Amino acid sequence: MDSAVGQGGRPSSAAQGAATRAAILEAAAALIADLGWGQVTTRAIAARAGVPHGAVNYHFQGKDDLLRQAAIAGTLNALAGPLSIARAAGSVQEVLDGILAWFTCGALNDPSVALLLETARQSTRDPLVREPLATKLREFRATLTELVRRSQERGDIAADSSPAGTATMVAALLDGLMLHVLLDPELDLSETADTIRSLLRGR
Amino acid sequence: MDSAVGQGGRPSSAAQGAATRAAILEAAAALIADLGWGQVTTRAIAARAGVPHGAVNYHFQGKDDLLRQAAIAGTLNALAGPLSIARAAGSVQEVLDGILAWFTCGALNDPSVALLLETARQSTRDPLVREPLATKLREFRATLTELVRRSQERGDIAADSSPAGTATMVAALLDGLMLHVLLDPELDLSETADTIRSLLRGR
DNA sequence: GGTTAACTTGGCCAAGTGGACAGTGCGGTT
DNA sequence: AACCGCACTGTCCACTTGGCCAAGTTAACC
Repeated sequence: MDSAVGQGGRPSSAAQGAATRAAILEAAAALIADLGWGQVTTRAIAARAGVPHGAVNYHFQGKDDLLRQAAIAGTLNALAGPLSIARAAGSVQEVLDGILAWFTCGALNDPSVALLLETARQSTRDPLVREPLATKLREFRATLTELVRRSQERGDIAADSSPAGTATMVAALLDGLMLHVLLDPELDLSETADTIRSLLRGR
Repeated sequence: MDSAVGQGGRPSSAAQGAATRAAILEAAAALIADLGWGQVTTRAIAARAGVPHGAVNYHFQGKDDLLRQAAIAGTLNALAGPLSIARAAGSVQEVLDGILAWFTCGALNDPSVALLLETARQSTRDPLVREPLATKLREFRATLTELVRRSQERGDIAADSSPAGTATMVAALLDGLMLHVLLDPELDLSETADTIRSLLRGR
């Protein structure tokens, strides 16, 4: 709104709009995580984004539209991390260790987790929110399934269960642990992690 | 508020208060599950409970107080079901089967699940909500731990993992599956259930 | 220079929202 | 019968909220 304008003579006006839009989206996602979906107000979003409250209704069709876009973008972005971990991993154990480490390294305080939960909750009411989220989760499970298959072939984990079933179990397990740690931050996951590793290994 | 009064001459005034109070609490819990914590209004609660909206402020100290009480009571009540399943069960497998059956039997549409999620989310902001919930969850894990220990002694499940770690894993797994089915109602749990049973059995 | 279109800004409004409160009715007590 | 106190009941109020809009600003285009 000040220094970045008029330098190269490029797209001051048009690009400024995109920047404002992005700032509003980011602020909205942060507020959903902070306050909960229903407590977010357009004025609070504007304040957090550092724009006047009229700007919100200029760039978006309404509060619902804005919250939907912000939640979906933020959640997909948050899920991209674990997904890339799963893609890069060579074994199921690596995924488990990676994500468990992420949990104990302060992911609890990460607003991504809160946003994920809020979006999940909202997705039961709004199909427009649920659809992209469910698609991403299926993608995650598919990646995990392929990983399980490879790990089974290599003998890393027990081969007597279906890869898809095992992948769903692992994904649910990780999310469930996230939920439990959120409710009870003092919960120690080390024993549980050992148990999971041991069980997957097939004793 | 009409026919029930003045019949036997018993508890008209005092008991009527308790009934109204209970109706408000129940309506509040239902609305939290339906609309989400932040979207609930005292007027909507009063309408659902069939009382004038002034009654809400008469019986409770304020909206926060009411929502807290309603959410805690409703959630503890919802958790009592699974807990009694776990108490009555003779083995870990029984708990798994019982709760998985409960999932596929329409627990997804059960407002209890929605209320549980809303309360869990709120508990990250309000310690007064988190405390009783965390206590109940610890109780659930403790019951499960004892069950795991007994199942291990009997040889029903692999005995090479700590009972506490296994119990936490099972609890998280169930909650995680609940979350995934909520997001993707078409998700088939049968393969996953087989996988879990197989893994727990120690192959 | 003038025009246009995208963007910004702050004021405004109707529709709630939570809470307060002055009454009202009625059972129980004396 | 007179009284008391509890459980309401409906109204009122200060305030917030989402959304609209009429100006203002800026940069690109003719």
